[in-house]
This record gives sequence, structure tokens and C-alpha cells, in this order.
Amino acid sequence: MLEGRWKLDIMFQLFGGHVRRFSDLERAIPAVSQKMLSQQLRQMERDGIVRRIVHPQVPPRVDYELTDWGQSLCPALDALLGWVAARPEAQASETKEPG
Amino acid sequence: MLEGRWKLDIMFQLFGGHVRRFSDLERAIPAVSQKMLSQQLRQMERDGIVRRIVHPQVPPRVDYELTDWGQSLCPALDALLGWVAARPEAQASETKEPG
DNA sequence: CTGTATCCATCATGATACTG
DNA sequence: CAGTATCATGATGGATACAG
Repeated sequence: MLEGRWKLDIMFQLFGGHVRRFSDLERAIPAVSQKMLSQQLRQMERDGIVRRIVHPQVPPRVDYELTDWGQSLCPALDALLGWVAARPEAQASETKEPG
Repeated sequence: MLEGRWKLDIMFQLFGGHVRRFSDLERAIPAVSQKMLSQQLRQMERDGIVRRIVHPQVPPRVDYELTDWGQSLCPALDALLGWVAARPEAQASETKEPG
């Protein structure tokens, strides 16, 4: 229950202390729907991974950023990415190069 | 497409160079169905994470073990586990203690 | 024992419309 | 802009039966 295909995309947008508005994330992750973006952000907020900052103004503005704990996922994620990059098949065809 | 709730459970059974039979894994992961166990093992084999060893005998016997690449996931997974264990809420209530 | 095939229930997600 | 509500759909996984 409660999956999350988009959480990783969201985190990548937020890593490095970046602050992004809802519409920023929408544009940066074109394949995600408003519903999913909103839902995953709420879950991540509940899980203490992202912080939601509402600016009381009109039109409304909401910023999202990683919490310290969320930021601290970076090394583990890098380790994972390194593992993926080190897979045996990577020797032969990691990128599709012309020719 | 092609999710995997059980791959982690399978890997934990196989880490440390352990060799397990299909029925071993079934018993070790009670909540998994034959269908899922078989399917996830096939995917992991295709992905180069596990090696499938068929013993030509009757009754049939099939062993599974991690490939070197599969084993090499261990450090990254530990990093992830460490991150989970380090979450802020862990301070207050990591386990449900009576009273 | 070690699977595969089939049917079925559930859930995650997308599309769309609507709101403040 | 930043969402929420609702409906429709396909993926995902469980149960069961069957097979070598």
C-alpha cells in the first residue's frame, strides 16, 4: 500500500538544498500528474523527508525542500547509483553511442 | 511495470554467500506466494543479481545464490538501513514496548 | 519438489473537473 | 498557483489448479 514511483525524482530535484515550488516540480518532472505529485509530497512530508513551506500570499506559493534527514539520504543513494553503474553489463553498452 | 516487493527479502536470505533452495526461500519468506517467488527470482536472474542452479535429479532441486554483483549490493543496502535507523522519530519510539 | 497458467480482487495511477 | 475529488483503468499480486 502507498507506493511511490516519483519520490526519487522529487528527491533528485531537492538534493543540494534546492528549494522548489510545486509548479517547479511539475515542470521538472513532466510525466507526473498533479495528483501524484501532491500525494507523494504529502507522504514524504509525513515521513519527515521533505518540509512544506506555505507563503501566505495570493496567488498561493508553496516551497518544498528536503529536511536534514532527507538530505542525509544522499550518500546511501549515491552508493546505490554506484552499484547500478558497476553492473557487469555496463562494460558492454552503458550508453547508446552512434557507431 | 515489473515491481518487486520481495526482492529485498530474497536478497537478505542470500547475503553472505548463502545457497538456498526454492522451498527454503518459501519457508523463510512465509508471506510470499509461489508465483511471486518464482517471478522475482526470474527477474533477479535476468538482471544478473542471482544465479539459478538446477540439479538434474528427481525430485527436482534448484539452488539460488547471489552473483558477485548481487553480493556487492550489501554495502549500499547497509547504508540505506543505517539511514532508516537514523531517522529522527527513532529517538522516541523505535520499538513498541509494553508500558 | 519446482514450477507455470488462469482467474480474480485490490491498489496505484492517470485524466478530468472543480476550488480557494 | 496549488491543490482536492471523482471516476476509469491497468498493473500487481493472491489463490487455486495443473504439470514435469
